[in-house]
Amino acid sequence: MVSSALHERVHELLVRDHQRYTSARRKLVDVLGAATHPLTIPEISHLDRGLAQSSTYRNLVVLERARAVQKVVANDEWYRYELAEELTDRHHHHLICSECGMVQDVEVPAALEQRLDQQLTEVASGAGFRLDHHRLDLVGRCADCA
Amino acid sequence: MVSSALHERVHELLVRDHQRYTSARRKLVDVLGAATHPLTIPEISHLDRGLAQSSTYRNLVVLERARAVQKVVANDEWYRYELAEELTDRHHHHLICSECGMVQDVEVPAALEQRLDQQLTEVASGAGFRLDHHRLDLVGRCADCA
DNA sequence: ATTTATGCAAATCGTTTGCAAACCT
DNA sequence: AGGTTTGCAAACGATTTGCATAAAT
Repeated sequence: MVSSALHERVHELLVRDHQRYTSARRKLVDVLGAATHPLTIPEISHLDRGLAQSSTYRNLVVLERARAVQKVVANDEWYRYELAEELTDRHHHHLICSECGMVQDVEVPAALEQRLDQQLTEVASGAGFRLDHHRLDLVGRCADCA
Repeated sequence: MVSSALHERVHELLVRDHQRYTSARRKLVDVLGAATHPLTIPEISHLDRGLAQSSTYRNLVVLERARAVQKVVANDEWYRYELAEELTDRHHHHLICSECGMVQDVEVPAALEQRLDQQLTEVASGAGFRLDHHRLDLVGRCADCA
């Protein structure tokens, strides 16, 4: 399900950050790598009952600091987590249902991305910012809620 | 500081929602209307000491349901609130400093907005979504933190 | 062997809620 | 009067943390 190349890559990132790649962290990466949308902690716990919540919280912090995982904010009461784009090589954004809170990965045309990157960098530097990345969420009603 | 036309407009929205425009809600609109970036509850309390936190939380829910206020998620531990764009007529996005959490309103070129609206609507419907609006955040380092 | 991670239970803290008094209309 | 809002204090719940044990190197 999750390639060993991915585990290699995460391992590298953790080592670079003087962190260990323990079995709990590996399982966390397995769960996140199999998902098609960012997961909440309850979802993670449900998908792998062996993961203690407190350790999951702690490990997500570690993985985030090592840039293996990204925290995502949608609309509901939980944060969500996904593998970093550098690991998946799939630049994407999120479609969020404002009714049921459902979150789905989505990609937008490459030409649009390119133009966004370029123009937003300009806008940011005009305000004295060094742009790191952009977050683009599409908010609406999913097929079930419309 | 805050035009009475704005209060008129908010009043309308509340009446339409069978809600009263009380003095606490009016003061809340005053504070939000004077801000140049979305405010956290602590910021609001600090800007108007007369506002009890619990009532502020409750009133923000009321104002949000009436579409007078929008909840904004940045990076830090508090939600942020701003007047709805329909009231300010100033479509904008947010520049977020990933270091200090500072949030600043920013506008992007109209041509880009237009292209975004059009293409994102297409992308969304391709996924069975009815797009309501998009959220675009620029994440980077502010002048002080860079 | 020594350092780091784990899991449980307890603490934290932003947010929500119950309730009696104040407010509106 | 009749219903709504307010402010205080208590409750809630997602996240964090202390600590003794287990795992990793």
